[in-house]
Amino acid sequence: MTESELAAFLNSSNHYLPQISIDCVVFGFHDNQLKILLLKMKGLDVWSLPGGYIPQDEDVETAAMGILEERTGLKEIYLEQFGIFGKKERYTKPFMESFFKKNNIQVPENHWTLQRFVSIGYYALVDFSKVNPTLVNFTEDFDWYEINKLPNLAFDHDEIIPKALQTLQLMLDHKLVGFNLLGEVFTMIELQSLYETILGTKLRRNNFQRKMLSLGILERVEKLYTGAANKAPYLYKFNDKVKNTEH
Amino acid sequence: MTESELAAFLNSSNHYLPQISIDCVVFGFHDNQLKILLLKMKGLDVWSLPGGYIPQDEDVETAAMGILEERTGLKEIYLEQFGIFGKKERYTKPFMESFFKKNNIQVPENHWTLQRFVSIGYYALVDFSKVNPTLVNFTEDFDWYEINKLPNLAFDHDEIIPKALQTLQLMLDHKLVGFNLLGEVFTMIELQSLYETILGTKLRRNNFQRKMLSLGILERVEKLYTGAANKAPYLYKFNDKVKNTEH
DNA sequence: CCAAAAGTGTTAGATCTACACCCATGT
DNA sequence: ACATGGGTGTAGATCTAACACTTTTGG
Repeated sequence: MTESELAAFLNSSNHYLPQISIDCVVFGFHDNQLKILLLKMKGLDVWSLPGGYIPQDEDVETAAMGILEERTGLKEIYLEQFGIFGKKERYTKPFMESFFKKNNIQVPENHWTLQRFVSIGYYALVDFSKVNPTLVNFTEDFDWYEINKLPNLAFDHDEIIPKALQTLQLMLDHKLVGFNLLGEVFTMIELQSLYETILGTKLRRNNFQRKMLSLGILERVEKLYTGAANKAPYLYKFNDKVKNTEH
Repeated sequence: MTESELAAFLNSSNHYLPQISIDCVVFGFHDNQLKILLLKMKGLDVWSLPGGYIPQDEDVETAAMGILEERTGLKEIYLEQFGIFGKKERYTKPFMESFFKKNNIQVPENHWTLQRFVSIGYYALVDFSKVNPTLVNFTEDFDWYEINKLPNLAFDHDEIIPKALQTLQLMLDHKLVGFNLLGEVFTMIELQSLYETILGTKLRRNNFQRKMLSLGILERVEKLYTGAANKAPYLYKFNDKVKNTEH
């Protein structure tokens, strides 16, 4: 972000809906672990969820998509609104002030970013392997964190994440949400451990496989030869029924 | 609302969060029908959901509670946030203008109520028999409407209501949400037809009863003698297990 | 041939479904 | 006595959980 872009942003109060922000919990699945994408702001020692503001001329959902696309490089991400965080004392002020100070940015006392903000929570499910996070704006670093090994978090983000996970767990029964987190093809074990990490429970290999196959949504592709001294697992992909379903 | 209260409200732009509103879908159950509380504004021929704005010094949820309490006279209502309605062209402007005109209220061209609004959707479950709706502000009339016999609705309220119902249907499996809609005691048939109307399906009397009783949450009270020439049904109430659960 | 992991069979138990039956109530 | 609607029993189907077994792979 250049000097002039920064200045434009700081003066852009009337470009965005005031006192509303968006926070996105981006779930990815890697190494049989459910992970969340977090960002670190320049000069601060806390991590935060990818978030942003809503342009006056954009739908809320479009804005959320935009934030994610900018951060992950992905289009057509699965998004779901799961909660709103609107406590009256919910200010990002201390955080923003210390950020401005560390980076020697001068802003007026009553700057628009220092007000009370109501945040709309979205969670996103992404194919980990396709994500190509970009460092935009004041972001200094990003990383994927395991859901139960989170670092020091900004604001109330430690409340937002559990609520997102809880909603995802609920949805897993109803919607066929899983495949947004996997690549084109995957083994049954991968699918199983995805379910296990989301739900936080162990499942039985044989019964899980039967259940999934009985849904009639999986299609066997070729086998996967890993070089291991054991039977090669089949690769599966979701079939057309699923792709055409609204999920 | 007196003249001075009206003036105060119209000038209260900095008292509320700008461009955010709340809409509440209030479900009640009466005559074996699932109903929604709707309001009619003075001079207009459309019905709308109870809604309002969020004071700067109130939590969002508190504001929603306040709106409901003012409208229904009930405290401690079950509330759940179910969606965000944030299309960029979501203005209440035409509605408000025609309302102001009909009531001979002068407001400036750029009045704060005429902007784009993002609405936060809450649904509420109330005990129909305890509701005592009050006509506040510019409300001329209120009525309970069956979910599938709705009148002409304002704005996008015809999108909001189905989303609320859909969420309620989902929740019915997971949370023990039903009893917020019933009185202290009720018959099994009442509970059953509540489930039937929410889910939109017919259930079997005997199996439903068994299932509910097996949950261990119901307590038999006395019988209900209606004077009908048949066996008197038991009345039930939810037991302490349920009351202490967060639902 | 063996170890390791994938895939399939099978059986007891639980749950769900549909039908039948019994019970209480006022006329 | 009987019509009406509430409450319970039960057999078959279906789903689930837990176990054992077979198959494939590379060393």
